[in-house]
Amino acid sequence: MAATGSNASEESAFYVSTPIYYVNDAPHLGHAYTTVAGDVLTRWHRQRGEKVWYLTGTDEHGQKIMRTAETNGVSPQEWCDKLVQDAWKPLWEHLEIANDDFIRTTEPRHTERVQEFVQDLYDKGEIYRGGYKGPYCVGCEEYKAPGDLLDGDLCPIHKRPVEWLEEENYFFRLSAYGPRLLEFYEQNPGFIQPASARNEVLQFVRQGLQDLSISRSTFDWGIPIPWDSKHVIYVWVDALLNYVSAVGYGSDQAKFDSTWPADVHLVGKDILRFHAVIWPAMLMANGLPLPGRVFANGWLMVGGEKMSKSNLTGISPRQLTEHFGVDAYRYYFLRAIPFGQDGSFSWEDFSARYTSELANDFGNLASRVAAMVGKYYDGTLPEATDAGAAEQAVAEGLARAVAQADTMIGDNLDFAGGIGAIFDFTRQVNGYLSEQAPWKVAKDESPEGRARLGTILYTAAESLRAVAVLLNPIMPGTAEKLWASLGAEPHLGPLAEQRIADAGTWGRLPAGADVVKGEILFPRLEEVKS
RNA sequence: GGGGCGGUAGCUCAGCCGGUCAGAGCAUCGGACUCAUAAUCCGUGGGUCGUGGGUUCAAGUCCCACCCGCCCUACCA
Repeated sequence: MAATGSNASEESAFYVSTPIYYVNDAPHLGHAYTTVAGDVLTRWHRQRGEKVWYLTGTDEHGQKIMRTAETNGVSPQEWCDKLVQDAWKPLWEHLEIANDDFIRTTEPRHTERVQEFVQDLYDKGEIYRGGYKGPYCVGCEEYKAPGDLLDGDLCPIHKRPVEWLEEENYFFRLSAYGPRLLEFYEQNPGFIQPASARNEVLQFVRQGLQDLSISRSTFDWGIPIPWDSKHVIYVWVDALLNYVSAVGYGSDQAKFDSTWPADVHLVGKDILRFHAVIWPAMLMANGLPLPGRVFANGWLMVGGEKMSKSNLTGISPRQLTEHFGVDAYRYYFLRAIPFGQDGSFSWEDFSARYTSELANDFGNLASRVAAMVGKYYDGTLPEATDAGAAEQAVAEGLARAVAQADTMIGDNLDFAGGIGAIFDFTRQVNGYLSEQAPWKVAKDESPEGRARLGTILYTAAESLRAVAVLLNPIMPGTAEKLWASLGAEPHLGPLAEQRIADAGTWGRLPAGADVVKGEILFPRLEEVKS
């Protein structure tokens, strides 16, 4: 984790959150998928020159964690501490996640704010004491909706009779917010994305909402209800509040004002409802601004089965990065799967894209350009003194790629489309080189020949300069290598300071730059293992 | 039970309001080239557009039924 955020200021930050992950177990591909997406999004906005805040963290309360800890013979806190330190934070560092903060729901800075928030709602009459009575399935450990039961009051999952239980709880008046939520969705059509997710939520809310039980008294691993410590706060109410507690709510008003509301909440589609219904209602109830949008990404499917809590048998992130490298890992899932949809992942597909797109199209392009500048100009970038229509076409292709990538990635969260636009451009440059055949022009030692050769190689190198900037949010390690290979830093400054808005401006890399053929960006993969 | 989504070339998928929509990328095969990571560039896709009906001058593109897969249907993160 690199603390890249600046201090709070008047400027409002582009604030992105991941879900806070439940630390019942080690992080898997699904967690990493969402976190990498958020990292690319926030790096992109930083590269635009915006102030950014990227938050991730862990959700550490709840019955399931309590039991897992018991099973392992440690306290819940010890269990969480160990996982966070040994598994979660190290993975994010490994994946080059540049989050600005990492919040844990067991930290006092969170628990105190949660208690205050809930107390506020209680004082306002948004929370009341009530009883809950309903059919409870012991196997599921949860109440079922009466309509879910099979004939004979059987649990639809366990096919066993349910028990009717009654429990005293505190309830949040969620039912009162249905109309206001619908009005909000109507006025903010982009609030829930993608559209399929929005439709599901709309239909759900239109059915009418029931009040939400926000306390539990059957276990104690949670934040106590301030006015009735026999109850702990329902984990989702606890968890959702991390998005405000982490940015100064109730503790640092200036920071809060310059950060909240969040611009994007990234969520898995399984937890969409909590973020698109309960969370906005909670904020409304306490008079706080609502987030800009909630974007639900899909499931990663491995061999047709979803990667999820119940199926952790899949491939671990580290297995993939060991074979393909961290940058290729960051690239692959965003490139191969339209963000927001479910997507199938396979080792074979990863290998195919690595070889075709990363190694052959892109890595090899960088390699051949650097090699030719070295071979024909001793590594000193020549001037482009004879640019014509072919060069113009390349410059235009770049401008188009920059514009498309910026809109798609930065605004639409269409990572696959934006990355595609960048790589289409690299293909264009490969084609340009084939047409111009600088290795043939090099045999022409006339002044005209030399002018053409220099122009061609400059055009290719300048194209790569822009590609390095565009790929920096996605593959920072690789982009840095390319930046170094082009000798750009002495003239243009650090890669991270290059602006997206300037990336498409032609001619930024000056002649005279020291181009060196660095290490291979994407070495050919070892024999396939499975 | 109710609601929604998907089933298009070997693979992953584009195809909005019906009429060059039968496509792209990868893979395959053929050719060119040699600067480069045996890379690149060009050419090459006769696939019942899930099945069966229907509407229409004309249907992946609309309607109906059916088959297959997936998702949602409130308090498990």
